[in-house]
Amino acid sequence: MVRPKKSQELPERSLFLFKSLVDHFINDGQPVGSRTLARDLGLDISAATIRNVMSDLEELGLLQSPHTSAGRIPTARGYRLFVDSLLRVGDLGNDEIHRIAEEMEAVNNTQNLMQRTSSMLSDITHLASVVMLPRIEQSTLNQVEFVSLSDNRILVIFVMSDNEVQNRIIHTARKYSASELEQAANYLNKMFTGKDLNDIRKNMLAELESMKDNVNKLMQAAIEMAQQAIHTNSQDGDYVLAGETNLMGVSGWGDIERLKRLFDTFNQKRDILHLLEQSINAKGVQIFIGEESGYEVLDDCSIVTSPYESEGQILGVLGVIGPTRMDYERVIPIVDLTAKMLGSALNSR
Amino acid sequence: MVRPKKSQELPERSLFLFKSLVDHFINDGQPVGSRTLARDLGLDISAATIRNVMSDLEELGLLQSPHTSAGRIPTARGYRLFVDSLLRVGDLGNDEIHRIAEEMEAVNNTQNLMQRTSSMLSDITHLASVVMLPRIEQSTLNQVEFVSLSDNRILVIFVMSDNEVQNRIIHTARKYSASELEQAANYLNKMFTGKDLNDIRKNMLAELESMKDNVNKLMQAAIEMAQQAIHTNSQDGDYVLAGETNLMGVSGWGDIERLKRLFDTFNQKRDILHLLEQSINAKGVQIFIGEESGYEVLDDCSIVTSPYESEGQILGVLGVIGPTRMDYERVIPIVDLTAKMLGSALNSR
DNA sequence: TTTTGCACTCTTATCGTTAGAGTGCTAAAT
DNA sequence: ATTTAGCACTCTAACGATAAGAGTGCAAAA
Repeated sequence: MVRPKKSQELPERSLFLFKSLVDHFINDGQPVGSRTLARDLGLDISAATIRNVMSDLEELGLLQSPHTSAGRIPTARGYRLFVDSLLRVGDLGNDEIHRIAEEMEAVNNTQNLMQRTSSMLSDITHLASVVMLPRIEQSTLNQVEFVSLSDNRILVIFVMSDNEVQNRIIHTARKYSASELEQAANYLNKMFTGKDLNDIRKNMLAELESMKDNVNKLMQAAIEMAQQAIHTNSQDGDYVLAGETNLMGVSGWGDIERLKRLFDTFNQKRDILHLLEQSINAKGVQIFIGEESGYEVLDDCSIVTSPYESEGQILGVLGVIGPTRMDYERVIPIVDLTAKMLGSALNSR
Repeated sequence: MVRPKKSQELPERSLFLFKSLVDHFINDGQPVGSRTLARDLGLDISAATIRNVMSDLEELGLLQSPHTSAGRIPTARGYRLFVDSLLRVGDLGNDEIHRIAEEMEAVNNTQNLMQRTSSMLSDITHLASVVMLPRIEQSTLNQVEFVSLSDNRILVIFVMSDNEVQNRIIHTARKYSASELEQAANYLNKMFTGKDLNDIRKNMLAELESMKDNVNKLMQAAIEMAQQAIHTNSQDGDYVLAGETNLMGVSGWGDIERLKRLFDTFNQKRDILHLLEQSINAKGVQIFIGEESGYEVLDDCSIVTSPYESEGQILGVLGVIGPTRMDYERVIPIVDLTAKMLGSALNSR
């Protein structure tokens, strides 16, 4: 047996066997032993030889066996090697491409589009899927409008560059006339159109400061209004989830208590969100395998993510969550493509 | 043994024993046998006597035993009797009342309020909870506004009587001037303010018909716009769900496949919605026990619902879903109260 | 270096066996 | 006429033993 001292250089054959084993395990979820592998491979290689190789691989931390007389299964490190160097991600079939494209057409508002994307993603991968809502900070303000309602209430409307509409009713101390409101709106439009919400938030404070004493009360009120409206509308850091139930009844996952904890994690959103945010600056598809995520509940899970962008701006991240033993070869290109198509769907609206 | 021929008149003692048994079973989920009951009751009654009574109750279809040598558990009919005639629903503790009230305060928009209500309901009952969104048909139109955007796009805004704001961007064939839009808005306001969306929908068609040839093109466009806006905005027939995970790990519910089907039912919403709609005209709390719901997935579940109303108008339904073996005595008043408080929270906004 | 042969380990399924819980029935007691 | 005690009977859950099957690791042969 060749046992390289330190370097990761593994003999060709070992790698091949390793890949075969992982493939096999991904297919039927059973630990795979030397005999099975020898038989299924149809090569002129005996079970004993495979045993030797496996033994080496185990020593390297790529394989492990649940117990003495079971076959072996990949460790997280094993999957990592598999994903990084052994996988040849194919192209998608035309069917799937079309399906994705079709599903995204004819959806009017953003929230809906995200929902649909997520459902579709979980449907075709048979995994759970998450789609982060686009960070609205990234979209810019197109137009502000004030609509006067009864009883000193004013409806503040922000139309954003991506056609999202944010609105909020605020109560004011006194009644404002239509022309006053128009003036205020004009002012704000001149001031802030084309800026993103972060800028606006910052600038507004400064603006408020500078006009403290000398200028028009109305403008001040207008800015306060707008700020109030922005403040309570930041839907940032949220995601839609779909297909959780696909994770139920995953074999080897019998423990209900564990599953409950996983679902609770989904609902609390915090941890998942944190994980998604980590991949927001990745070039493309990113993968967290098992313990790599750093969250104990996700120890048996892998997460495959990809950021999506529109007009060069990264808007968010989407991905799927499933058992470490998932069909990476199929899932990776699907996530990749979906992200791209979501980006362009956002473009053309 | 007194065995009444046809009437449901059961001897006092049998009823008492029955109630005790149900109480006992609700507490620890184990089938309860004659010996246990005799012991725990501390009455001067022998196990054998209890056996006789139980035997009668079983014949009446109120009890059943999972197998020969287990104790007995209530049937759906048994629970029904229990709930209808045996239960003394107490008042809530002040703690819980306060908790509910507190949670509902300081929530600005309706969607949020529903979400919070649902979470809270599931938290304090430890069950899954659903809150139907208020039927917007019930709320009336307060004001219509058109805001002109760039590129022949117009933002249509409906402000409803409950301060909900509906909006939608529509594309028009030609550009309309600000004054044209104002005219159109005025017209619609005069026409439809104070009507609910159903009325509006109906009247609009008639209106459209009658002005076919003679009148102003703009009005026609305006109505079309408004109609389009209404049409795609009917969020009717939706609900928020919370605490599903509370149903995981309910004892005696081991089967994951079943659980998956239940969760899928939640996500599809259709069946649950149908069920909720059935109780929308009930006076108060309504209960579906086991098979009574008519849905096979819900065979082991009970649903406790109550409609909520504001200003005399029934707006929707909320409720909890849990195992048939739930603590009705506690859950019923909670659901009842929550519905009432949601109603008044909607009032004061 | 690879293969064969073999002893060994561990899991899983199956089968009896047993203890415990609970019932139903009959006969005695109230 | 009810209620109770006694008892035989049934069924489940738990335990242990056994056997089959899968897989390993090692030593010696190829």
